[in-house]
Order: sequence, then structure tokens, then C-alpha cells
Amino acid sequence: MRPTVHDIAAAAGVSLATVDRVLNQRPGVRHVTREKVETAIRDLGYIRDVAAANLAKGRTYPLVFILPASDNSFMHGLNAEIRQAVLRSPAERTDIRIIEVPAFDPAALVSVLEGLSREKPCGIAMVATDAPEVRAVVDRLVRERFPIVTLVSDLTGSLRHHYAGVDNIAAGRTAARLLGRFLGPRKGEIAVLAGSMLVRDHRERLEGFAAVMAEEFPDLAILPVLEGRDDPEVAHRLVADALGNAGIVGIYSLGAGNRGLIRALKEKAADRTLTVVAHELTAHTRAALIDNTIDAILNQDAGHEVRSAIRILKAKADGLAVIAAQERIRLDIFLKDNLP
Amino acid sequence: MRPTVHDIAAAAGVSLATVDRVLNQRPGVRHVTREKVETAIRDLGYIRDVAAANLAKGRTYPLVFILPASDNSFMHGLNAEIRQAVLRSPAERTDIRIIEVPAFDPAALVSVLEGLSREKPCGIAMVATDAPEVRAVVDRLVRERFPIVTLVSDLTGSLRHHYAGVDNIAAGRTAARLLGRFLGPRKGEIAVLAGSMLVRDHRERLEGFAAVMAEEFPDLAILPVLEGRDDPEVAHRLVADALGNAGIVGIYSLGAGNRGLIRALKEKAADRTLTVVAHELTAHTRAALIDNTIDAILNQDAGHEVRSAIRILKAKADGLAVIAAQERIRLDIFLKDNLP
DNA sequence: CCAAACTTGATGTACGTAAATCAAAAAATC
DNA sequence: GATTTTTTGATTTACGTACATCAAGTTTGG
Repeated sequence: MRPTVHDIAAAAGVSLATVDRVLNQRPGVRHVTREKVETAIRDLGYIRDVAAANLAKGRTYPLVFILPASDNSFMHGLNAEIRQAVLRSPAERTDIRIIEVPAFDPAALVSVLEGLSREKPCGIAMVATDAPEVRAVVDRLVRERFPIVTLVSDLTGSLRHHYAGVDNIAAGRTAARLLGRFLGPRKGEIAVLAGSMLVRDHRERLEGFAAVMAEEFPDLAILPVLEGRDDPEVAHRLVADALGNAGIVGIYSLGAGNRGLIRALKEKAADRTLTVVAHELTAHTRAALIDNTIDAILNQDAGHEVRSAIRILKAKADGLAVIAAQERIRLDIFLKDNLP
Repeated sequence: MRPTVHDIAAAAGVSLATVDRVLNQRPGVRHVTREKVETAIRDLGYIRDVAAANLAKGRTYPLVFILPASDNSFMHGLNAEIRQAVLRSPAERTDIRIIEVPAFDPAALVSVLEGLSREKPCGIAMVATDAPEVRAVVDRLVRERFPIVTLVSDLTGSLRHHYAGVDNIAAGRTAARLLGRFLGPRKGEIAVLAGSMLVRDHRERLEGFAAVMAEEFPDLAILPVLEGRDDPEVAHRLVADALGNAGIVGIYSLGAGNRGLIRALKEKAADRTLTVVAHELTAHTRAALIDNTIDAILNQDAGHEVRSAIRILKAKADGLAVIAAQERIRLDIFLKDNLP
């Protein structure tokens, strides 16, 4: 059997109360006594039974998820996954609240975060908007000992404890290689459809994409980025216009709004053999992959991101370790053959 | 607060002891009383606190992993992941034992399984050897209420509760599409290196591969399968020989023993532009992907498989639900840009 | 050396469930 | 209606930890 508090008390020659004081870092223990207890803990390999401790404490984990109020499939999916997690709350002792903030609005995000510092949740997961003032509040909250993880979009250079999302530079690079390899010896131009170059993940995807294109596929030229604002209508118009250019052989869609892209492709390019790589698996992109309108989809598993964020926040709140490999968010590549 | 046993006792107008009898399916409760209690449970939305229950029971989960004693990187990796899980045992209340059986030996597997039926573990995870007699014992054990999951290699048509592994037909199909698309307009022959056609997962990969090749890439012909017995030396010899054929433009390696494949490629095909798709990410295949000897790697995450198997066995033992999406084992596709 | 401050022990209750025991009540059997 | 059997209640202990209280012990400082 694994050792209990009683065993350490006996081993250290102190009372249960003293062991408790050491374990929970309560005052009133002399330095030498504390060391005796800590030695016993190490020697016996004592590990606190978190389940029993939580039971005794009646602990719950109040968590807050901060999401941009964006009306696209991916954010809807992310929201749905968090609501799934809410359903599991009783079993997981979590108490999850979702706060929506206007998208691309650092000030709004900052004020929400400042409100939270009063409310004392035991963890915050946020889709970060990349701005200095956001970084500043996040750093302050981390210093005040709030566990914070960024979700989907990171806040590089901040003190956030963890990023639950994909490596977007790698995603862009992968898209470039897929597109380049699929096109083989063909030469021509590549159209890139993004949401907005103000969003860090989109910038990073483009950066990775452009890098590999330049290094390895010099016969393919990237056209100026089309900013579709993650809006299907805008995307449709931009892509339909762009397809007037007969030199386009491939498209990389690195943001949302793929519904518009797909419609434009079906209207204007049914007769052309375009190679298309898009991000985010939704009902629309899935159908387009199956009917060969899209050739490959890169995806991040929103469910995994949410579950991972929760696990990490709980672990941080308890000062426990996590299984690193389990928390790595993969870049999923879907061809029509390996769809889930 | 969520309701406790006390609340249902009060609501049903019975004593705590009776609630306990109902919850734990102990005898000595009249039918009508049992129904009263069950109604109260539903009405109040009572959920048993598994942590408290496990604490009270002093429950541990004795689990058994049965693996083939194969000396290849993948099985070593799988073994290592299980040992990692053993290290987490205290926190997870598991008690994991690994049993190795001779590979490809249904009789050995059967006798181990029969031995287990006496020992009463609360769950069994096994890399299945696909044979009728194995299916028979598995079905018998499942009927005797042992939770069983197959790992890596499935036992189709048996009553096993779950399969923690990838869809190998989809894997083969994906490999074919990658190879076909990467080769583009090139015509020629494709060499396939397998471990053994006696193993179900290898047969399935080939089946999926051949299907897509036939449907979509008629200019590429599949050569007779090279059976490398998952052994680097054998694989090396077979591939080196095969490369005498100048018509080969691509290789699909669907088993283990890739070290031999890679060496053969470097010796005999450094000057040729072969397209190569291989399975399983190891130190060797990773290096080969980076230096362009291999173009894509398909992988199954052994760590995920092990953790998933454990979660599922525990859930089955407690009669609880699992998060289906979390337990789906992805087919990972790695290009040199999205390596972990 | 005495008082104040600090340190430690002893003890009890709680968390939500499991499981056992024994007594009492109800139902079924004759 | 008495007897046996079944059902139910009441109560207790336990799991491993948290946390509070109070008494007793040990150090300090003056």
C-alpha cells in the first residue's frame, strides 16, 4: 500500500497535525521539524491522494474560458466543446464559465481579465488577442498566481503557463509542402485566403507557408493575400474575383469562411484542376474534401484543446505535473481517406 | 451542491442502508422500494462520486497488457508507454502488469488469456493475433464480464469492448493517395514492403492501399509485396534487390524494419527521385524524413493508445461512459514540417 | 526567572461513499 | 395466529485528507 499521512507522522516521529502543517504549508512549524517531515515524505515516497484531498476540501475548480464573439464554424465548435465539458463538470469538479468578448478588441479583453482578478477563478483559458496591453495584464495575473493557458491563439512572450493550440508556423509550412508536392512539376500562382493579417495565427501560418514555398517550390508564386475577414460572403467575392486570373494553380485557405471559398470554386473553377488546401474541418470543408473540391484539410481538434486546457489548469491549480505528450495539440492532416 | 446518498435516502423516504443496497445492487430490497429509490436518484439527478466511492472501497484497478514479444521499435515504444503508465499508477489507482507472448502464436495467446480468467484482473488490453481460437476465448471472457480492449491490432467480429488503434484500411488508402499525388503525372511501379501478410493490420493496410491505387492512380502498378518480417536485415536485402528494377518510382513501407529500408535507399537510390511513404515514427524514420529519404510518415501514437486503453478499461470496470472523441486514435501524418 | 511568543500534540469533525452488524418491522408461509 | 423469511432501519467504522480547537510543551526576550 502507498504511504499515508499517518505513515509519515510515524516515520518523522511527529504528530499528524504537524505533518498536516508541513503538507499544507501552514505556519507554526520549526525549521528542523519541517525538514524531518520533508525527509520522511521523500524517503517513503509519499504522494498526496488528490481524490481524498479534494473530497475533504470539497474542492471545485472554477474555470473561465474567454472566447472572441466570432461567428464562424470553428468558434462555434470550440464553444460547443466547452459546453460538453460543462456537462462533465460534476464528475470533474469543475465549474466552467464562458465569457465572450468582441473579437480583435484588446481593450475589451483587458477589461474582462481585470474583472477576473477580483473574482478569483482557479484558472483562465483564453483565446488571446495579440497586443502589448493584453500581454501586460496576463503577466500581472500570472504573477498574482492565476494559472493561465492560451487557447488556439498564443500570446508569445507572455508568462502564460501553457499554449493549448497548434504550431501555426508548422501548419503553414505543412500546407506549403502538401500544395507544392501535390502540384508536382506544375508552375503557376498560388492564391492565399486569410481572415485577417491582424490575427497572429493567420500571420504565422502565412509566414510558414511563404517560407517553404520560397525555399522549395520556386516555380510557384504567392499572390497578395486575400483578407476575407473569416466571412463566407467576403471570401466568396474575393476568390471569385481572383479566379479571373488563369495562372492560378493552387489555393491555400488559412482562415475561416471556407463556405464562400467552396462556393466560388464550384462556380468558377469546376473545369480547372486547382489544388486546394484549407484549414479547419467543418461540415462544409468535409463535403468539399469528399467531392474533390478540396485536396487536403489541416485541422486542430477543438475538443482536444478544451480538454487539455482544463487538465492543465487543474494541474497547475494543484501544483501537479501533466503528461506532456498528452497535451501536445497535433496538426491533423485529413485527406478524403482518413476522415473521422 | 450536487445531491448525496443522504439526499436520496430522504427523498425516497428510506434509510441510507437501503439506498446503498440499491446503488450497489445488493440483495434484500423489495421491488417497490427499489423503484422508489431509483426514482429519487433520477429526480434529484444523483451522480455517484466516483472518487469518494473509490476511496471508501480502497479500489485499485488491476490491469493486464498482453503484447507480442517482437523486437521492433514500435513494440519497444509501446512497452515504454505502458511502463510510463505504471509510473502513474499510484495516482490513477491502477496496477498494471505486462505479459509478453510469442508473436504470431495464437495458442500461446489463448493459454495466457485462459490463465487470466482465474486471476480476475479488472481489465485486459491485448495486441490481438487474428485467429478463431483467440476470438473464442475473448468472447468467453467478455461473457464472463471481463472488460477487454484490443490494442494496435483488432479482433474483428469478436465481442471485445473497444479497439484502441488506427483504422488500418484508412491508413493504407491515405498512403496510396499521398504517394499517388506526390508522384503526380509520373508513371511506374510501386514496391510495397510489409512485415508479414499473416498479420491483420498489414493485410488491411495493403488492402486499402491497393484499392485507392486501382481506383485513382491507374498509371502506377503495385509490385508483389516484399515480406520483410519486420526485420531490418531482411528488409534491407529485399529492398536492395528490388531497386534493381529501374521502373520503381515509389515505395510504401507498411510495417516495421524501416532501418533496413532506409539503408537500402541510401545505398542504391541516392541518385533516383523515389517517393517513399512509411509507417511509424521512430528515430530512424524521423531522420530519414528530415533528410528527404522518406517523404511522409504515417503514425499511430502509442502513448495515446495506451492511455486510451486504460481509461476505457477503468470506465468499463465502473460501468461509466467514455468521451468517444477522446478515445479515437488518429492516423497521424508527418511531413518534415510538422514533426513533434 | 517569568511572561510572552512560538511550537507541537491530541483530538474531533468533516467530505461522500462502502460495507458490515444487529435489531426491528413487515410480509409470507403454514 | 404463530413462525419463518424477507425487508428495512439505525448505527458504526473505514478510506485519506483537511482543518479547527485547545492544551501542553519549548523557546525566547527582558
